[in-house]
Order: sequence, then structure tokens, then C-alpha cells
Amino acid sequence: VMTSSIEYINKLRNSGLRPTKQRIKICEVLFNKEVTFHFTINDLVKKIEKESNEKISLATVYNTVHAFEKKGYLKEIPIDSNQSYFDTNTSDHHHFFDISENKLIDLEDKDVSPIQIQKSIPGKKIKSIEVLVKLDTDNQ
Amino acid sequence: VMTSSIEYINKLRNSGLRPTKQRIKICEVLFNKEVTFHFTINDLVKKIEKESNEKISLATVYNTVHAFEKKGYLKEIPIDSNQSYFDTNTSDHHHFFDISENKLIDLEDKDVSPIQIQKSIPGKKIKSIEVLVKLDTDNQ
DNA sequence: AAAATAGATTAAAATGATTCTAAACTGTTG
DNA sequence: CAACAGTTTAGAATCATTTTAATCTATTTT
Repeated sequence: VMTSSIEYINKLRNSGLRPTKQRIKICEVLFNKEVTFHFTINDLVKKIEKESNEKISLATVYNTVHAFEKKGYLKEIPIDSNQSYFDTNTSDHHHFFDISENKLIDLEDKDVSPIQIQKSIPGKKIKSIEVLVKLDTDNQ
Repeated sequence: VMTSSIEYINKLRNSGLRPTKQRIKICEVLFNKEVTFHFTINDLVKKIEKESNEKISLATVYNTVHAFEKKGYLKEIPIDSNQSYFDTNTSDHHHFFDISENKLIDLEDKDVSPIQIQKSIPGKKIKSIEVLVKLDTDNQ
């Protein structure tokens, strides 16, 4: 899916985010793909450096990723780690986490039986349900 | 459940861990309760300071918690956060995470419908399945 | 179209959780 | 008791992330 930067500019403006050079570049790296993917901030910085000549400050990458997350263009995936993982696939779905390779793999909704929670806490409502299936090498 | 330190000494010895003064104290703080609970390293340090007069080095607390986790006496719960959460309840169960209060709540096995994963990855086997249900304040 | 302003970017410093280091200490074994 | 391996410790180091405060830029106002 080749998306022209005009579309990103509109997307950003419509979200109340100024379409800066840096944000447009980050949109291109994140969303100008036919496939969704998982990344850490560190991965993203490397991807940006690789796919463009301009250097973007680390603080800007953090700011932008958080802004995009807040707008719902990215999802953060909680993993047992001290690093944040993000997903450009913002649809409702769960994950495998391959421990030996430190890699996330999407589980489609059809791959996981529907989850029902029979307990509720007064005054609280469910915001999300996330399943993380950890995988290990199978040396049987 | 009042457990005497003799039992912890045996538990530690049987696990190949030397029963040091510090480890026994940490056992008392973690396991000498009729209820299980969740904690961060920071919580635990405060608990130790409160429940005893001896000061334990932060490095020792980290070492011991990781040693206990490896032995299966503690479980780490992955949360979207930069802090590690641990659980003294090592049985198979899932969690609520109350976002506004930053607090974990146990879900009993009966509270969650059985989860089946229909996808498999060659050469990998499932090590764990964890459900995290995020809760938000219900201001309807 | 220039001026004003609100928002964004930046490098560098600060923070905070966690890990490492290397020296002193202690439980265990012979 | 001596010797050894495993532990503890304070403090330094590390690493991801956030903050700071100055500079810059997109948008709005004039």
C-alpha cells in the first residue's frame, strides 16, 4: 500500500497533530507497508536511519510513538521485559512471544477461543483483554 | 500460617540455596502469610524494612527474588510498565490490572473461560498462557 | 505577508529500575 | 579449624525513558 505523504498530512491534521517533517517520516516508516509489524523504540530508530537520510532525535521518536499510541494508531504490547513493544496492527488480537528469539508473533482472533471473564470489580470496567502465549524451543 | 524459620531453612537448602539470614527474612516477608500477594521490588524493600530491623541491600533483594522466581516460588507478571511485578501465588491463574490504581488483582481459574490456541509454530511449544484484563474507572 | 503564538524538535542532562563489580563476609565441607 | 564456594554489600555502571530549556516551525492573527 503506497500512501503518499499528503494522506499522512491529513491523518495528522485530523488528529490534531501538526504534520511536521519528522512525523511524516515516521508515518512512512510505520504505515507505508502492506504488512503490520512489531517494534521497539530502538528498532524504529534503526529503521528510520536506514530508510532516510535525516536524523530524528530520540526524544522525538518517543514523543511521536506515544502520540500515535494515544490516537490509536499504535498499540503497546506488554511483555516481560524492560523494553516497550509496539504493534502497528491495532485490531483486537493476541500474541505469541517467542522467548528464545525475543520476537512477537500475531495470533489472529480465530486462533484464540473467545475469552469470557466471570468476575467484575465494582466501579471498574474492562478496558482490554490481552492474551500472551509464551513459546519456548521444543527440544523434546 | 505461621511457618518457623526452620522450614524456610529446609526449603532453601532443598533448593540448593544457602539459608542466609537475608534469605530467611525475605521468606518470612513473602511466604509467612495466609494470603498471597503482588509486589514490586520497591514494595518488597519497604515491607522488609517495616517488618524487621535489619537492612538488606537492594542487590540482595533483586538476587533473591530472581533466585526464588527461578525456583518457582514466585511468578513474574508482565504488565505494561517499566517495573516488574511479582506474585507469591504461583498457581496457574490470570490477572486484572487496575490502571488507575496500578494494582494487580487475581483472577481465579474459574473466572476465565478456558483458553484454546488453534495455532502452532513449528519447533516451538507453549510455555505459558497469560491473560491480562485491564480495568479502568467506570465513569459512565 | 509579516508578526505573534502555540506546538514541536533537539541535545543534553536527569531519572529510575536494574545489573554489575570487586571486596568483605558466611555457610558448608573435609 | 581451614579452605572454598557461594553471598552480601555499597557503590558504580547501564539502559530505557523522561525532562529541560533553548531553538525552531506550522498555524493563526493582524
